Amino acid sequence: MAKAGRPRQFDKDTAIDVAMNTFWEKGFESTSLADLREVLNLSSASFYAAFGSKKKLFEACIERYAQTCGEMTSYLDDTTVSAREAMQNMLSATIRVQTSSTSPLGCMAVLSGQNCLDSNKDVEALSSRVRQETREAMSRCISRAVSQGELPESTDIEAMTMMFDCFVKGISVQARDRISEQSLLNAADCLMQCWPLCH
Amino acid sequence: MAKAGRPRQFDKDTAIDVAMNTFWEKGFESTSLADLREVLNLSSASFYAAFGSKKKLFEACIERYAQTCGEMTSYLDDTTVSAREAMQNMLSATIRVQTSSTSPLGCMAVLSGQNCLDSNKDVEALSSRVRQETREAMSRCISRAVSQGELPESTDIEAMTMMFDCFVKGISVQARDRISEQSLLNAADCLMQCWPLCH
DNA sequence: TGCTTTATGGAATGATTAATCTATAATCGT
DNA sequence: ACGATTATAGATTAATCATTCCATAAAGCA
Repeated sequence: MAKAGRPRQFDKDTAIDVAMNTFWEKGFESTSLADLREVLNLSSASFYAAFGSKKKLFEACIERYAQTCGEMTSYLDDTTVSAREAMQNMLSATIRVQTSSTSPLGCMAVLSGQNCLDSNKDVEALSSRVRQETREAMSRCISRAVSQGELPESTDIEAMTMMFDCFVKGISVQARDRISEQSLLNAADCLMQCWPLCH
Repeated sequence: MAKAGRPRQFDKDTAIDVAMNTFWEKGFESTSLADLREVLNLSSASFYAAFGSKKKLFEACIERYAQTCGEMTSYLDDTTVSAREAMQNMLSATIRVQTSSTSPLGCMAVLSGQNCLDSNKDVEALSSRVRQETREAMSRCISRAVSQGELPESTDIEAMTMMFDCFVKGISVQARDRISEQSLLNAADCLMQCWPLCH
């Protein structure tokens, strides 16, 4: 269905990827429209015609992030392995992404929507919702461990979920402090020894 | 030694406290000079005469934070209790401060220096240094546990330190997501069950 | 009473912000 | 070829940013 009109001279989908990395690295507020126009190589008019506003582009970017680099629910919901292995896999995947030299340090959902202006509180809310989805997947993973007998019935599922989630959220801060991947993996191994004990 | 000249009509020390809370809540970049002038009730001239610049005031504020609300090394270095109790005390104190309704949510050292402009990377570095000091105190606490026989010689001190530190840094993000104090305390209890196991 | 010193209120600065406007260019279906 | 539609480049806008300037006010000291 080729619509009428002059065709767009850039690929909107790859532009979202590029913008995602910029928001990821600098955060929403510190990414200016000049920054975006530079990395996307777009005029103001083209930018607004394609994306509507900076906020709407961020919305597309955080969604892209949640479905690609930040997508951790697939590890947690993977029932082909034990719940413990699922949790371990999620932890190492998270650490790998957040310390990778090929993308910004830390988690976009944790970092980019922090410290927004009052007029951009909805950006914070968007990021918060992505964080919540991962948290819920962690809860499902631990619930499964209990229901499948991997963890005792007496397990405090909520407490254990929050323990793992706190750890995961902290990785972003450590990554920004340039803590190494190996150091974080060792910490995760240490944490996993908690697995059969929280009840 | 009353110096000459018109006396300042506000108390610089309490002004730093007020500004600290503003930076803590909004972050460095999203706190404008108009914001600061409003909460401090100061003219531009008075502001710059007293503090030099926004960045220099932040420097004073983060230092104030590190010595008051964010001061956790005293718990970790408290040798009148066991290392385990010291760690527990630090965790509960951290959670109490970061979820308190009388101050901004989360940790100023974790949140306020995130996502700065390129021209303000030194602000990020200031915050990072405060985080590092707490991390070093955690390391001392766990080292003491090993040297005093509370933890086995085989303990991986670095890994265990990083595990606790990741958890602590994550509390800030959870607090901003309005996770309750009790929920975080339960998670900390769960984490403490790792104490004798990381080796 | 001056003279020096510091603080103050408020206007002004130039840079940067997100967003819009205008004119032109490139494609479609007819 | 022509009108409708959409994209483009670049100038423009109004608001906000951190900071500075200027005239005045309030203190100590001589």
